Amino acid sequence: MTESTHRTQAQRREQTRAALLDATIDCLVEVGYARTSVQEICARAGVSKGAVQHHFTAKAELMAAAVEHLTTKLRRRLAESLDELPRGGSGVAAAIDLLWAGYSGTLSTAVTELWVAARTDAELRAAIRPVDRALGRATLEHVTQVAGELPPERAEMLFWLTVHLTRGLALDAELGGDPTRRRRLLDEWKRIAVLLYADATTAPS
Amino acid sequence: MTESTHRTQAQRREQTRAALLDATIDCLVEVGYARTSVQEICARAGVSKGAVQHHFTAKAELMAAAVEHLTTKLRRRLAESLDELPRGGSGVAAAIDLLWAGYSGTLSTAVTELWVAARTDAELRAAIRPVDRALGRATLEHVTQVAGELPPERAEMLFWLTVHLTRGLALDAELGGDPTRRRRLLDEWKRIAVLLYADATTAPS
DNA sequence: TGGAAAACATGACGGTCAGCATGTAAGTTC
DNA sequence: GAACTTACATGCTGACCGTCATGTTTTCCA
Repeated sequence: MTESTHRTQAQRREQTRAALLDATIDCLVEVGYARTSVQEICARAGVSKGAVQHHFTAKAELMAAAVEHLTTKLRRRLAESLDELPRGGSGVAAAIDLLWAGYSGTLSTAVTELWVAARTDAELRAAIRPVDRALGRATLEHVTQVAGELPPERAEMLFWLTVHLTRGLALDAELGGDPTRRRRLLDEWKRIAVLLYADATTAPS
Repeated sequence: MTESTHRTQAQRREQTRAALLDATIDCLVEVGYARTSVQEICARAGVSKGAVQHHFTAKAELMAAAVEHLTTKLRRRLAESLDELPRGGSGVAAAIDLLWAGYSGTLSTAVTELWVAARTDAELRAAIRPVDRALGRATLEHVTQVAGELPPERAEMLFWLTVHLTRGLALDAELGGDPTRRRRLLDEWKRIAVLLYADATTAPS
């Protein structure tokens, strides 16, 4: 018999908290925000409603915590990948692929659910905005390091254009748009970006 | 006293139907899909729950009808604006502005709500997909007419890139992102598009 | 002009939700 | 090891939801 049943309070707290947040994200991805109920989350996390009551005073607070949990994961994943990228033109294309991978996965799906919900929920919006801005800024920082020679201003433009394009494409993917077309569009955008990159580095205005 | 109280059956039917659909869209925009209830819609439309029951057998059917109502409006608006556009490079920039206007307004907000909801609602998704595809194709048709000299394939690329970028920007707007930055990004994209347009028309591969 | 039919209103029903009160078990502190 | 605190479970409650059965008004038509 191991004494594996013994956990310190902090461990217990952290474990069920993480279980709840992960379950929340799963719910958002699988059934959507509108049908994500506390009961459903509890069932998936394997805890009772009393537990979530103990950790989060209201449902909105749980959602807010889920957002942070989510963006933390996304940030870490993007940061790791971006840091081992080659510099220069080929790096630009690779960076775009990475941004697409980051913004088209399940994590981003959950974020989109929360975003849209936050539009009409002031409390949720207040919770989301800062972490989202932090995610954007942190990612931008890594990206500008990759595109070293490019003027920061132009690198930022390229970055944000890519992010917004990617999010639009992710939305299309969620609705079941044509994957081949998305692939072609992304390739085309990479071509354009590399072209612009070359222009900006060889003939700076 | 006018006899304005007299309405033919068809008129009555059409009026309350339109009132319900408009109220549905208002609800989607103002309170979001998750909190859009039949009661709320009825209250805004000034009818009873029995009325919606009479016109639509289930809530999903009402939503589906709202989608069609919505895209019909969007299509008409975009088609009208696009037809009176100048041809050539300046037309490209103007077309991008129009697409942005179309996809950033309240109509598009409602569509986004439904889209995201449809991701986890097969019935709703089945209702949305065809009308959305029709909207895309119809708009594309108008756009390709504007960019006459451009090879259709490249015009299509530019169109879809613009649409997806615009939708990403619209999402950012919904979350309260910086409007100035969006403006700058859109201007930058217009510059790029005009540049690409010029390249493609002067030196076709 | 009166009856049929369509359009709409009213009220009720089963179900689910979030939040809370209250109870119990596990860990901590002395 | 006993008092105490934290972590979690259970059961309830009032509110709201979508749907339906049934009643009322308006239009139509012969």
